[in-house]
Amino acid sequence: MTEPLPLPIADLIAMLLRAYGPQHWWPGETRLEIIVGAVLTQNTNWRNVARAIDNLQAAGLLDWPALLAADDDTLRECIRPSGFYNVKLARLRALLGYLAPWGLEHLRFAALPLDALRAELLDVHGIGPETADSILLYAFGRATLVVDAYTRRLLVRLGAAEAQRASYAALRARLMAALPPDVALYNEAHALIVRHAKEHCRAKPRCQGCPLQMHCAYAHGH
DNA sequence: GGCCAGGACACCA
DNA sequence: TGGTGTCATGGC
Repeated sequence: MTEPLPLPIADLIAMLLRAYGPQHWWPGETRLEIIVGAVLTQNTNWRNVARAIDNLQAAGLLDWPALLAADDDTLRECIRPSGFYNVKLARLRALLGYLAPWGLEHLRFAALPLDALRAELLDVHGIGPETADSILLYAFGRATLVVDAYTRRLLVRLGAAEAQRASYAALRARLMAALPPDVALYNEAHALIVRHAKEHCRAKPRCQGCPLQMHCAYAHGH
């Protein structure tokens, strides 16, 4: 992914920060909720994920021992609104199984080198790069960047058409090379991209009031 | 009523 | 490596 952008990525993030302000974005109230949400949101509208999270909360399952002890039928019914509930149940089980020997608060998750911990997560069935990076950044506070559909869409809008097909690894490497490895910055950067893309880079974009309009290839195309 | 939404994996060439 | 089918719900 070397296609030039109309402005450096660091400047892009700075522009979004000026336009929207700090997001203090955290896709969940607790570490466990963030981890569960990261799996449930795979290719799924967050609104549906929120319904599933609410169900888990109401069932008392956003609790580490309770979640580990929950039976399949109960879990399946709770996460049903998030779709793909059979595969997500299996993926959630696999992830919990990986975390269970240590527990969520173990120092290991802060001490292990990022690449080593990331590799472990990627070895868990159903945990791909985006889910792994979401968990690392938002649940464990590790300095890794999340690349998602919003990120790709924004880069395409800015003229980097190949971002649509570029590999996850290539996009992540490019973004991380452009931004210093700071957890708070990476957290804000992805939050701002999501905020911006949701408001302006949908399938039918809303270009009115878009803070990046002057740099947007799509805006100039219509 | 069709399209879309914050992926990952199996399978194939 | 890269393309395709599969998994499923709910809002617009």
